[in-house]
Amino acid sequence: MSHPLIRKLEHSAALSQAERSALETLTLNRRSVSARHDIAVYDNTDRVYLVTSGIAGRYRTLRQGSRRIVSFAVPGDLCRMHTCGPSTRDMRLGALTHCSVADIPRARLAELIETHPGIARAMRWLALMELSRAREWLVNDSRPADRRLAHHFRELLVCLQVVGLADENSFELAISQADLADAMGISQVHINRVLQGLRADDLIVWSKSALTIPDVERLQAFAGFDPGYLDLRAARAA
Amino acid sequence: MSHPLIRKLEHSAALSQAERSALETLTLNRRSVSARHDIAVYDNTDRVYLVTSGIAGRYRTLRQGSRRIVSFAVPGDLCRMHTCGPSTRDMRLGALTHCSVADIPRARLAELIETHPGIARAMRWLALMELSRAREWLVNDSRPADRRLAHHFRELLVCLQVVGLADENSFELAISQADLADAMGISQVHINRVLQGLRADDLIVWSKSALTIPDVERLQAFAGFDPGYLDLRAARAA
DNA sequence: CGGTTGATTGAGTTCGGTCAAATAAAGTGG
DNA sequence: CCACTTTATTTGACCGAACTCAATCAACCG
Repeated sequence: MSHPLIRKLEHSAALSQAERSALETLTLNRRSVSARHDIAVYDNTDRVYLVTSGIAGRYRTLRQGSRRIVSFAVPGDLCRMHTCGPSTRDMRLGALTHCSVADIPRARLAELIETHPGIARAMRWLALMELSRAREWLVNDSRPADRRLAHHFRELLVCLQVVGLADENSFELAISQADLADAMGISQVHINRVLQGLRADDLIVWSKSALTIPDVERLQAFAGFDPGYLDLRAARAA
Repeated sequence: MSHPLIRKLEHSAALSQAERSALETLTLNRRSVSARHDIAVYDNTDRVYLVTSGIAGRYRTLRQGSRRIVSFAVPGDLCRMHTCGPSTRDMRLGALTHCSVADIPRARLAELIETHPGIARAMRWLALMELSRAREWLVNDSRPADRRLAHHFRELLVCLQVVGLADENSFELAISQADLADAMGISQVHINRVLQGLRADDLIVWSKSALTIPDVERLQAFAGFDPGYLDLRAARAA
């Protein structure tokens, strides 16, 4: 499988050979993080993180102890691009499954952006795409829980297809129901019931860490999902 | 008052004189949009929009007819930076109060980004800051309604202070309760009750289109608001 | 001064939350 | 390979925040 970040960036526009190999050098030093451990906490702002395998989650812990996951990070996703002031407790980044991560010095990335116009353009596109995605999650939050969950699954399908980690209608999803609940902003008890609902309607099959969507069209209609906001060729083709 | 976009961008890093004046030329052709009218709909992707006065909202309409506002656009905010595929019904942009807007050809902006490194850097920062903000809204969505509303008010205070449209503890807020409800993702009836609660606790005073926060510290604590995510000097100073 | 829009209140309902317990599954050490 | 612990999923009963429907009241406006 080719490099997931490059694969993803090339969905916006082609990169030169020099740009591709420059990006590849970023990810030489990999690190392994086991499930339920943080990849990054807030005090270290001089690096960004690239997930190269597994699924991670950007999250914040609320006062009462509950956790809200605001986005998933799948292979090819850069995290903590935004350097918030050092004083702040920023969002955290935690591994939901066992992950492999590359630590990238922020200065090194900045350098690539300065010297390679194609990378600069791709990073601009990436940030705006993530923004689009975050806003879609916001819209999603005002849908009923079953449609919301369906929407999340449908989005994950596209995002994993982009980096070659999903086939037509299924992908590996080794996270717990609790993680899913925190990403949807509902309780663990309730997500279980919602899952049962989707299973009963044959909208999804989820067993042995593999999620299958028997009829993608039907799930998509149910979820009110419009792939357009992702601005990916894979999505447009679909 | 100096140009709001420049004012905002300079919160990340200084711009050269050439860059400032290049940005100024972008906003020569203003347009007036009255409250409750769309500034942009989805089919026109060759321009971006700069709000120069008033408050607008980025929103999407759900199937059942309800509307979800995913962010406010205040003076100095650029909108529709992301060109989604032409096929998609993207987010819409509507004026909540009477607005003045500058239409900026996307190509013109791209040109500035190519030629002025400082503008390129500032735009990168801007996109990441908006992303940070969108994710903060997401976190906010899992708080109880009263805290959520308090958080929105606190955020608006900072964002308006940045462009010189708010003083220490108050600003003009001429939107309707219905708009606020759609931004918070709750019903019109409920926002009314929540507002009454905040008023009863002297956390806010909202009359004659002016919103005042008698005790900013107290509201902030109540909301669980941490200004750090905005990465603005104004916020850091506070 | 009627007419339209926005704010407020009341009553009843529902979706999703909490608490608590019961299974089921997955490790772990002997 | 089996007892034992831990973690994840599932179920039941009850509760509460927020929604809907519907009506009233207040403002604004030509």
